[in-house]
This record gives sequence, C-alpha cells and structure tokens, in this order.
Amino acid sequence: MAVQQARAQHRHRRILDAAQRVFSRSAYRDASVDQIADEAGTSKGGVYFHFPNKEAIFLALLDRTAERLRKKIESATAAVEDPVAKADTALRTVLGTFAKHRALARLFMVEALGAGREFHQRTAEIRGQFAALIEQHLDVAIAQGLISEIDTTIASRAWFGAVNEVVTHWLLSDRPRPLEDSYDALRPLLMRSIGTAAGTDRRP
Amino acid sequence: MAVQQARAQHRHRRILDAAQRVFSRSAYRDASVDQIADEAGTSKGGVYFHFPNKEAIFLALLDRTAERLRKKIESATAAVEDPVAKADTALRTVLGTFAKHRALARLFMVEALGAGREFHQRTAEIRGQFAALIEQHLDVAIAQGLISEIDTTIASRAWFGAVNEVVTHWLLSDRPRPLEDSYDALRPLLMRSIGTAAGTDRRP
Amino acid sequence: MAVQQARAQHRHRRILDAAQRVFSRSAYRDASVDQIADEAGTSKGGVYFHFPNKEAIFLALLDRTAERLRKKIESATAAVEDPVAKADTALRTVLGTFAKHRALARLFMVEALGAGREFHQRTAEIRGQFAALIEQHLDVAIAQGLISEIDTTIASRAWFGAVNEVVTHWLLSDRPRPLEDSYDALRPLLMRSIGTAAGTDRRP
Amino acid sequence: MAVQQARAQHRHRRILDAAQRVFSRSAYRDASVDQIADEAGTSKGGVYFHFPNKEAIFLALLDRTAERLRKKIESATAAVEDPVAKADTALRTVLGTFAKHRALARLFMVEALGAGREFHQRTAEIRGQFAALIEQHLDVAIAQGLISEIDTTIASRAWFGAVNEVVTHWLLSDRPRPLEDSYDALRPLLMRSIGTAAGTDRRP
DNA sequence: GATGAATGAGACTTCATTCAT
DNA sequence: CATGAATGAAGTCTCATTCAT
Repeated sequence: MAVQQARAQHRHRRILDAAQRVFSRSAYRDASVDQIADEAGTSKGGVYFHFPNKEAIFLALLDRTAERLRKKIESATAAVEDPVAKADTALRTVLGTFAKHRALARLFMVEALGAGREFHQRTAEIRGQFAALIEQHLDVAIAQGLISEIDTTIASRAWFGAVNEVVTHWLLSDRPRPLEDSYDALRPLLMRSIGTAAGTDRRP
Repeated sequence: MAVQQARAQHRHRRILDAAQRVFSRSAYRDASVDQIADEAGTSKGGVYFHFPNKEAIFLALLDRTAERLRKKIESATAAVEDPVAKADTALRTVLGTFAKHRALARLFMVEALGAGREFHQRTAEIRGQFAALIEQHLDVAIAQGLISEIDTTIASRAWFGAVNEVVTHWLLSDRPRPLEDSYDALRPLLMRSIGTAAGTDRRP
Repeated sequence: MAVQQARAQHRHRRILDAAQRVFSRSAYRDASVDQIADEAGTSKGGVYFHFPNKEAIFLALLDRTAERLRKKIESATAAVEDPVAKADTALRTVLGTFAKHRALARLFMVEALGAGREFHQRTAEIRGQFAALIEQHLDVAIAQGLISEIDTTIASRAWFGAVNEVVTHWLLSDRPRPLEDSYDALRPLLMRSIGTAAGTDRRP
Repeated sequence: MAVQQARAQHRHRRILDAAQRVFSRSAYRDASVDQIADEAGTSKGGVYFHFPNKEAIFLALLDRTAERLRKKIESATAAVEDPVAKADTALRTVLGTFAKHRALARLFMVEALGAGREFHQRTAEIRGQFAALIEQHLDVAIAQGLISEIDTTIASRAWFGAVNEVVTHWLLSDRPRPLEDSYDALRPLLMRSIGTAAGTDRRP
C-alpha cells in the first residue's frame, strides 16, 4: 500500500519534472499534454490520472518552483545578521539561481504571464511573496535605524522589479553576458535608493 | 479611388483598434482572429485582406502602441530642461498613460511576453528603446555633474523594471489604488539610487 | 492491448477504404478530409490520429492499390511460360482489374495526376514499376529469339500507354462498351509492334 | 467603337496568356485568380469582366491550345501524301510541339485531369479529336491497301496513348533526355503495329 | 493504475466571387 | 471598363479531454 503511494508520488514528480522541461521550451499554449506525457515517459491518460487538467500541471509546477526558491533564499539568508545584507542576499540568491537555470527563469518570469487571467492571480501572489521576503528585512532595517524611513512595500517591489528587468533582458538577449556582472552594477543603485551610505559594503 | 483608399485606411485602423481590445482581454494565443473580426465589425476575410496573419496584427499593434507612447514621452519631456527631471518626466508619462489605459498597459507589459520566441525579439527591442530614452537623460546628467558616475545602461533598465513591476502589480491586483500614488513613493527611491540629493525636488 | 491494436488496424483500413471511395468520386483537391471521416464513420480527429495529413492518406492509398495490383499481376503471370504471353497476361490483368473496379481505375490513372508536384514523383515511380513488369518479359523474349531486337524500355512504356489511353477513354466516356472488347482489338497491334507473327496466338 | 472591341480582345488574350503561364506552373486548384490577374497586369475584377469564372478561363485556354495544335498538325500534314506518313507526321508534330513547350505539355496532358468531373468531358473530347486526326489517315491507308485491316479507332487511340505515355514520362522525370530520341525508338513499333513492313521508311 | 484511440470544438488561412466606386 | 476591398464558405490541422479496455 505504502509502496503504491510512493510509486504514485514518484510518478507525480516525474510528470512535474517533464512539465518543467516542456514549459521551459515552449509557452503555455504552445506546450501540449502529449509532449509532457512523452517527456515523462508515460501516456496522456497517465498524466490525466495525476492531474485534472493542463492548467493544474502548470500551477503545481509554479508552486513547486516558488517553494524551492523560497527555501533556498531562506537558508541563504539565515546565516546573515544585518537586515540590509539579508535583503541583498535574497536578491542575489534569486539572481544566482536564475543565472544557473536559464530555462527555469524563463518559466518563472516570462511564461507565467500572458497565459490567461487565471494565471495572473497566482503569479501576482508569488511575486508578492518574494517582495514580502525583501520587505520584512527592510522593515527591520528601518526599525534599527539603518536606513531612512521609506515605503518598504513599494521599495521591495521596486527592487524586485529592477532585478526582474535585468534578468528578463538577460533572458531575451541572444548572447548575454554573465548575469552576476550586471548585479555588481545594480547593487549600489539599490543600496543608495534606500538611503544606505553608498560606500558601505554590506555583503555578508 | 481616393475614397476607397481612405476607407481602407479607416478599416485598417478599425481592425487595429479591435485587436487592441481583444488582445487586452485575452492573451495572444487565446485571442482569435474571429473575435478581432467581430469586434472590428468586419469579416475574417476582411481582416486577412489588411493583414497577412495574426502575428502581423499583433506586431503592428505593438508598434503603433510603442510609437504613440514614444511620441507622448517626447512631447512631454521637450519642455523640461533638467536632464534628471526629463528622465523623471519620461517615467511619469509612461505611468500616467498606463494609469489611464489599463488595457493598453496589460497589452504592453504582460501580453507581449509568453507568446512564442518570435515576439520576444521585438518586445526586447521596444523595452530597450524605452530604457534608452531614460539612459540618454542620465548620461547628460552625469556629463553635467548632476549625479554620480553610474552605469546608466543598468540604471535605466533598473528604473524601467521598477516602474514596470509597480505597474504590473497594479494591473494584476483586483482593486488597485491609484497608480500615481505609488509613483510618489517610488520617485525618491529612484532619485536617490542615482545619487541625487534626496531632498532636491527636480520636478519640472 | 492486442484488442486495441486490432481495432486500430481495422480503423486504419476503414479510413483507407473510405478514402478510396472519396478520391474516386472527387479529385484530390476537391476531396475533403471531412468527407473521408464521414465515409469512414469516424471523426476528423480520428483520421488525423491514423494519418499525419491528407497527402499521406492519398499516398498510402496509392501504394496499397499499386501493391494489390502488382500481386495480382504476379500471380496471374506465374503460371504462364511464354514471355510474350506473360507480358500479354500482365496487361490483360491490369485491364481486367480496371474493368471490374472503375473507381479504382479513375483513382489510379486520372486522379493521381494534377495534384501538385509531390505526387508526380510517386506516380511516375508506380507507372515505371508497371512498365518494368512488362519490360522484363520482353527482354526474355528477345533473349529467346522470339521477337525482334527492340528498345524494350520504350516498348513497354508504349504498351502501358496504349492500354492506359484505352482505359482512360473508357473511364471518361459516359456509356462505355465492355473494356475487354477493346483489348481484343488492341492485342494484335501490340503483338505486331514487337515483331511477333501476327497470326501466332500466344494466349496462355 | 471598333477600337474598344479590339482593346477588349487584346485584354482577353492577355488574360489567356497569363492563365497559360499560371496553369503551367500550378495545378488548377492551386492556381488562383489573383495570380492570373497579376500575371496579366490587371485586377481580379478585370478578369471577371472577361470571363464568368475560373473554370471558364481554364476551358478557354484548353480550347485555344487544342485549336493551335490542331492547326499546326494540319499544316504539317498537308504537304504529305502517303497516309501512313501523314499519321506519323501528326504524331511527330504533337511530340515536337510538346518537346519545345514543356509547360504547355504539362497543362495539356497532366493538369487537365484531376480537376473535377466537368473537365473530363472536355478533356475526353479533345483527346478524341487528336485520335480522330490519326484515325482518318489510317482509314485512308487501309482503303489504299497500304496496311492490314485493323480497328483504326482503337489503333489511333493506342498510338496516341503510347505517345502520351512517352511524353508524360519525359514530363515527370527530372532530367529527361531529348524527347525526339524516344520517338525514333517508338516509331518502328507503331509502324509495325499496323502491319507496315518494318523496313519501309515512310517518313515524309 | 495505465493506455492510447477517439472525439469534436475551434484555430488559422485561402480564395472564388461580388459590387460600390 | 476597371479596381480592389470585402465577404463567407470551406479547408487543413491541433489538441485538451474522455473512456473502453
């Protein structure tokens, strides 16, 4: 019985893995359930046993990806003390992950949009979660008097957007330079924007 | 003859107007040529007389929209002297336009993505053009010693991304607050990020 | 599993049978996949599950028909000794088959043409195979000194063409007389053309 | 007034000329009225002023082509005395014309088929006319005791078919050898088939 | 649990034909 | 006479989803 459950979970994951590869290659509407089934080494019927429809696959994949990224960020920021450095680390983690997994970045930043109203809600939620991750650190920073009193909701959103745009540009350009280089130029801008002394190096 | 040409041009525009409405409602792949034809008050064949295919409609619409926005920005910034204020005005114009035409914003910021690799090239180009619009002002500002020496390519991209994210959030949220309010909070951040004295009010 | 496969094969054949009827009725471009699906008692999607596109259906049908005819000819000529009589038998078989299945003849002789360059290659091949079937017998006949030394490639092609034209006329005329009658008049001409004594009856 | 009539006739011919080029390139169903209009340097409406529909264009073209070929044959055979040589000359003329105008041959032998029942009637008629042209000479030859008593209807049809097949093969092969060479090999066969002494040279 | 054949709605696109100018 | 914009029916093909085995 337990064996069967484990097997089912395994299948579930295999399908999600396949979906990640397929959705990274083609946009939501261009990806077909057949492709996912093939890539997962199962049949169309098999996919439909584990997921009620195509949308559910995409949403589950989005959640799983967000969850993993969140965990990565949390473990990366755990060891850091300074709240501004924490926020910095969070952004750097996002960027570093995308730099390593370009397909994943495409899925997360580009594909999730433009696929019908239903997805937007979820996409907005996830983006909000990441912004919140940054926001909480900025709030602490203000409380500790490290930075000036700013609208941290807007600030974190702006930060996320700035990083987002840099990543997107990197995604859409044909022969991109290393993503990390861009962050080195971006970082002082972000720091200054919240009123940190420009020269202060707050890297962990 | 001239009458016919004029009528054709009129029809051409009507189709583009219709396409704008339809693409604002549904993503590229979800929008059908039938819908566009209906909305334009013509037949499917009529649409195909004016455009070779669906993609061409979308691209033409994208170009027209970008062109209009660019003109608006240029005329808005023409009267402004200070380069930093020029950049500020440019962003404010983008934001203001989107605030008034929510559907247009959706088209421009969200729909253009996630519709197949072919679109990305053009989308990237257009985004680049807008970033360049800001970049040139920042370059002047540096030359005039108004702001610190920064990587203006990255800075303009970051600014655009920050605004972008704020707009997108506004687009995806169900009951959004006025977009302009957000900009008031965002503006000091942007200013500070490029090394302008925080207190300096550079509004035109 | 085996049951499903058998059913699939059955459906495959049913579609081909339906296609034969439809293509016999209308030319390639005038025949629609919808008609084939209806005639096969299935859906459009069902047809496309078994064949990648319309062209493949036609080509498969052409191949099947040619294959069947070839087998018939081979089994008919197997029992015949004299090579000239063999060639004669081959032609008579073609003619007899067409006489019984008028629609099939139409498909084979008329429809295959005029449907785009892609088909010509295959059509030419098949025609060539049938001419070759005759040619080999004529070659043997020459080797045995039964007929004069002629260009057997041209001769077999000419024979095939002569029969072809007689069949086509029969196909295109509204109230045709029995096709076999025509062959009785045609046969001596063909015999004489290769230098066989006119009076010699070489019927098997 | 007369000028207008002449101009109309001129247009009519230009359209037919254009149609000949277009139908030589593509099969009937693949050729569009737009292409014909473009090629004729006029508009779609212009074409429809001169012809009621697409089918009429094709039929008119077929008739004109047949008429021209018939005239060529008649003037070629006029100078020849011997009836067998006349028949030979007729076939040679057909073959020579096709050899020079490959596109025309395609139109006449291949395209005319496979384009719906309506065309078959006319095609059959035209083929019959050409066979009749040969038949009449063979009839005279029999009356003069030059050849054996054969079914000249079948014989002429067989001859036409034999030539037809040789031409068709030449049309469908990618790198064909000169068509006339084939006729040199074909001619003795045809001669012998009607009982002419093989050695007798009846060339005009 | 899994398979894959089958469905059927719907997508894009083409084009013969009409008709106001 | 000629133009070319417009129509609308029809065609090929795709694919999410279902279901008998």
